[in-house]
Amino acid sequence: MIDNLARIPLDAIRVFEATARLNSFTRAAEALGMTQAAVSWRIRDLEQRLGVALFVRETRRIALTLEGQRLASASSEALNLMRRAINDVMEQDQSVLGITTLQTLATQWLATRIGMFQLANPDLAVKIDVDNGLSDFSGHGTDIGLRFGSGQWPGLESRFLIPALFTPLCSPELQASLDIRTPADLKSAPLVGLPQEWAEWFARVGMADDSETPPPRVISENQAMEVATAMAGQGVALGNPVFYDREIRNGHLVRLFDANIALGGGYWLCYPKERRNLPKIARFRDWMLDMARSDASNIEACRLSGQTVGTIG
Amino acid sequence: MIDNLARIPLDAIRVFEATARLNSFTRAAEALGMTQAAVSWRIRDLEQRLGVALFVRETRRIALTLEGQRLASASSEALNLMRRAINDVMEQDQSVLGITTLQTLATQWLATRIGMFQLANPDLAVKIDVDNGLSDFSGHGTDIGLRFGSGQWPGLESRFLIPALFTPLCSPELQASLDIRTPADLKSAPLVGLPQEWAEWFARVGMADDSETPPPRVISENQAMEVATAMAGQGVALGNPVFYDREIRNGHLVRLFDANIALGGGYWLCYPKERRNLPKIARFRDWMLDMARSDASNIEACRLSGQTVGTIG
DNA sequence: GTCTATCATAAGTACACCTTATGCATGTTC
DNA sequence: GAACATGCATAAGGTGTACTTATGATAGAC
Repeated sequence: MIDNLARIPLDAIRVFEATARLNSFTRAAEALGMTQAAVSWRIRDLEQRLGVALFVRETRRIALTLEGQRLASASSEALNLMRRAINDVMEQDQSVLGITTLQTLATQWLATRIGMFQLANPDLAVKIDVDNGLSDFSGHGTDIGLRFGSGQWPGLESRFLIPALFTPLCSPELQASLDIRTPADLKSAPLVGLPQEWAEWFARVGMADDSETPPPRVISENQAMEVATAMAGQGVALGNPVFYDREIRNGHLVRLFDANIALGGGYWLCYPKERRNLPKIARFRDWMLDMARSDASNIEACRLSGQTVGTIG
Repeated sequence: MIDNLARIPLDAIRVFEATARLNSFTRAAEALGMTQAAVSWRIRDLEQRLGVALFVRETRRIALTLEGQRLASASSEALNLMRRAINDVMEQDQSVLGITTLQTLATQWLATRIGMFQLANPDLAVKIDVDNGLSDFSGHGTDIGLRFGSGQWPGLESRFLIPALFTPLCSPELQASLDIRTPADLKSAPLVGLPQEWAEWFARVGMADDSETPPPRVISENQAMEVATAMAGQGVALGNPVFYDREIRNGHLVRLFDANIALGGGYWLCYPKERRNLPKIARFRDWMLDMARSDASNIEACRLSGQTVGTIG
């Protein structure tokens, strides 16, 4: 007997099975994470390869043909068989995703977003390990690392998440009382943070640090603390606008200027190269890159919509 | 339970199943019509997606791991299920391939090659229908048409097979006795075929037809007859070198000049666009295009290796 | 009549998958 | 113990399939 199966792309069977089960191209597309057009295309292609119509297209609804019904039941049976076998064979603990992350990223970014991921992936437990050192991936249940740097780590595949930006932030009350409109106005404002960071910032906006920049009044141990201080009205701090997007949007923090001053490097998501396609890793990666992308466009939108006080450059 | 299957390309399962069954990357590659490298790549990719080794690689041999064994039996079961369902559902008569073809192509080209196809496809019966008219594809069990023309037929997908070339051919004895070395020598030779074809040929090689070209001595009803006449030593005929490749190679015919004079158009393989992926059609098409390709390179090699008597241009 | 939900189709695009080419290790032959 | 043969691994590069985006078409709901 001739092996017609050889000419049938098996991935089409998966699409067909979902479509038959949900009785809708649109819903199958949702379920499979693709577009309705793609499902429509795929089913038509399958039908042509078989030389048989699988669905009758009525407007706004489809119905399986007789052949479609027969194929559907076989497909679902075969897919379930495979599904069981694969779950059976796969690496243990596909149900727990281990993440090591930097403190900053954990509190300022991940904490507010990870809930979304867990809602969308109720079957995946997430174990977050805050660790500022460079943890290794061998054993230890670590699947994904969130790190700061250049993105170059041997043996690891790295995907860029968030740029290392900083920009002056303060409370709306402080902004109102000091009426800061240009970088020069900051010379007389209470500054929070490391002197060299402020010097860098002034230099980047074109103000040589020769003039009498007052030393920052408060120096904390990390960015989160500094910005908290600023939010409490104690001064102006340098912070990464990506991390404080929410506070800026709801008015708890004011972003004084629209310029994003970039440091070298950035925040990266990474994992061992050869584990790139493990389902749990791939799912988290895809989700997180989506989030980062939408952050990037948020920041851009925020800058362009003039929610800042002043403009530089 | 989390659907890990969603992240597994099902086509990889087919590759895995063949590899497990044949216990060799190389042989699986042969069976699947792909390269050993591709199989190796695919299996590695699958292993990475599963996070589990499926084979142990010893040098010059592989062995299934425990997980591999479990997956192999499930895969073969699932694939057999699908195979049966698809054969069940597919259009009837996937076992008979209907071809309509032109007389010339049938006798001069197809007849000597179709055996190869049937040897390679013992499960497919071939029904050849010689028909010089433009047969239609609706019903009638016609799957594939072999036609002459421009390749533009509405509703059909056409693949180019053989160019419409012609070149003077005669028997080796005639060549020896007449000692033909230049096109001019043909003016005194006995010609076979239609006068206007010869006029066209002389014009194409740069000899205006003003001079006293003798009228052809013999005019037959088709090219096959004319070339047969030439082969019998009765004269020089114009024939398509592709069709007489074998006779030229084994010395029954001499190709006088290496120039290929091309007419417009050529021979095409065609079928209804929407049936392009029907297994029987796809298999024949792929095979035939392969043959045509190797013909083309044969002709080229023949020209370049100086098996002709004279050179033009 | 307008609006909306669904599938169809066209055009453009990207990346997965394959090939080609080569390397490497080991077993085999003389 | 060379020289060769065989089978798998790996890198680099090309290509076509299978997507997306954008738009059209149809008919049922209101």
